[in-house]
Amino acid sequence: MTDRKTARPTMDDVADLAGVSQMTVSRVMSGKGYISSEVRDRVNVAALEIGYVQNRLARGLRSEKSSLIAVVLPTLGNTVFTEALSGITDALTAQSFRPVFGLTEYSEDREYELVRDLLSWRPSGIVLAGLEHSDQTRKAIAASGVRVAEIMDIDGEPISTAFGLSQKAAGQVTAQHMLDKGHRRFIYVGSQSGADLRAGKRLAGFRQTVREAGGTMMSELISALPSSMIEGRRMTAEILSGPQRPDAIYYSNDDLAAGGIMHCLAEGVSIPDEIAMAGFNGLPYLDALPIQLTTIKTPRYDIGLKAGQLLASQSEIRPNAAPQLVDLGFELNIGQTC
Amino acid sequence: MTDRKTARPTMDDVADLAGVSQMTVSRVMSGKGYISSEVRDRVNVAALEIGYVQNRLARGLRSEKSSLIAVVLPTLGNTVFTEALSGITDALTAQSFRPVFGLTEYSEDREYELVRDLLSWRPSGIVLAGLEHSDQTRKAIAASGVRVAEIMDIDGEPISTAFGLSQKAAGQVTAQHMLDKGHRRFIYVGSQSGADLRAGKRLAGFRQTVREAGGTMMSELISALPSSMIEGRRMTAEILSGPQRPDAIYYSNDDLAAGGIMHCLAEGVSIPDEIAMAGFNGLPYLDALPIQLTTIKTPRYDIGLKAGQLLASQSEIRPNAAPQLVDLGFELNIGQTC
DNA sequence: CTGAAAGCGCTAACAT
DNA sequence: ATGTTAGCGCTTTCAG
Repeated sequence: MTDRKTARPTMDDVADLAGVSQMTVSRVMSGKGYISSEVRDRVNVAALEIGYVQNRLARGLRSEKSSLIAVVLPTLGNTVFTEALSGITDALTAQSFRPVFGLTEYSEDREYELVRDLLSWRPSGIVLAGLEHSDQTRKAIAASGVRVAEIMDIDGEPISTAFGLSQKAAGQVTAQHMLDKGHRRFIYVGSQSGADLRAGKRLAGFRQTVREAGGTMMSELISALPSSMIEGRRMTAEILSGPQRPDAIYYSNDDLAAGGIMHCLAEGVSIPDEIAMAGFNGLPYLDALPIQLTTIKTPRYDIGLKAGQLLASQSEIRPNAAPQLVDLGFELNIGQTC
Repeated sequence: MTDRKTARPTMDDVADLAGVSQMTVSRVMSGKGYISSEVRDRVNVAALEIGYVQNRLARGLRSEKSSLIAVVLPTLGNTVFTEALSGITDALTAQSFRPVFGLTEYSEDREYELVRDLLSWRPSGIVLAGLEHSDQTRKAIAASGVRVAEIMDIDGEPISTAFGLSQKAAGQVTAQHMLDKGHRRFIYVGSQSGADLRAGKRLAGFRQTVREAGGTMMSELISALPSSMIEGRRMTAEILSGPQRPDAIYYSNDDLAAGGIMHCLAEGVSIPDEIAMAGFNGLPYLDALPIQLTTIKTPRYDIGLKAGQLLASQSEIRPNAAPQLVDLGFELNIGQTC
């Protein structure tokens, strides 16, 4: 039996030791079906004794479903996604599902490749970021029959269930607040060459509200680099040294905005008198800054948690319920920057 | 064949359509063995036409090895681990391996449970954080025969191969630099109730160097909370309002130290005259702060990348090479805080 | 409550 | 260069 080092114990080995059939071991391990407690104990003892570890590949193959959940995110370089992933992981772990994942770097093509590849693990669910996916991706997912949860955004048509917030509304609320504070001339600062579609929706909402109120979008600066504090600082410096200063800067997220605050702190630029600012996300570290950023607080962890809970729930493929948008909302956190 | 919606196409279906045997399809898909390019094309066309997706559960079961790599990390709440995970993911993706992961929240017991559970996926490798693991964990790993890469730390005995840096040396180098700058009275600020063992090793190195030079560790404050900028700010405020100010504060990481900088910026405390500081990690955002933090720059992404590359490498279980510590080094980044 | 038989989809090991 | 056979370890299905 213990041939070489390869021979990992199987249910047959446990069964032999416990003096029962292999099927009984299977029932004990999976907790399904009725087993006398006497037999159950004997099996558990035997399993422990020989160090039995179940083989989920075999289980998944036979039962045509694995307890793996595929998770496809743009990047781990943005706290937003790591927090969402924490929520997903916590929800899954509670049901002994495990996340298998991949990163798209905001590319739809990479997303498709990853989805295809991850589907080969026959996951019982898949988490995608956002609502925009290529037709190929949609087709592959539909053909596989996996359950899907889309996260972060609810402005659009979900494949099945989406958990998030209205990015457009967030942009509108931010703009309205800035307008209420008397600001009229704005510059937008973004990153990632605009590949972040959620940021684009926020900008659209912001722009619309500003224009409707008779304000001006002086310009929209979008860096090619990923968003970061240092890039925000650099772009802010550029704007403030330009010929025409805006009243306020709308940053596509908190990291960029925090960079703006840092620039002003370093150069002695007064906020919000000389320049007002707003960000997006409500990251925890903002509370530690000397100046409180006005931003939109988003329920990232909760979004991940809810998505994970849905996919890990025992319920069968829900009786093809209609696509659903779950709005987890957001909150305007008014700080000192506008 | 297309019975109901359940019937996902198999290699047999592709084989029928392409007019070859199922084994030939297998060879085309896995790229192993010689296949005439004419047949290869026919198979690929057929696969595409019926939307074939390979079943890696079956492949893994049969070949007794899955192209999954288990990754067990303490938390995603610390940039250090998300960057390492990015490196791991990038390395794995390049070889079409996928990470399956779990979070321990710095608990050895949870680590054991996760390792046991992840082993049931028959991963071909496993990544663990640090060198300290319970005996149970070590036994389970040894019994499974899985390849192991430990990351971040190299002060201790690795199970197999560890990629990281000497945490103790990092503490010593930091202490030496601060001593050279004339500081003598220190307070240490840590978090997580000391559950982060790497931080403990840095502190040990720091403390030793300080004492040998005749300096004083006035106290060691360790918060129960996870490390964060806000907690660093709070603790710094507490220290500076105390009866006896130290010359300098040694923070267990950059987030805490950045909080210290924020406090001083907000309260007008002069750095390093009134209080000197040093951190650890060299996180990217530090460059954006108005005051440059003196810290130790660590190769987190690279550590993850190297670990991923080792585990995803095609090489067979290396001829039981002796355990190995791979020192990826660190760099003292001298800023303006000491 | 427990067992026996069958087979999930693939690849290893031989054939040819 | 391609085909045949067997079986990985488990769960489904059907008996009892």
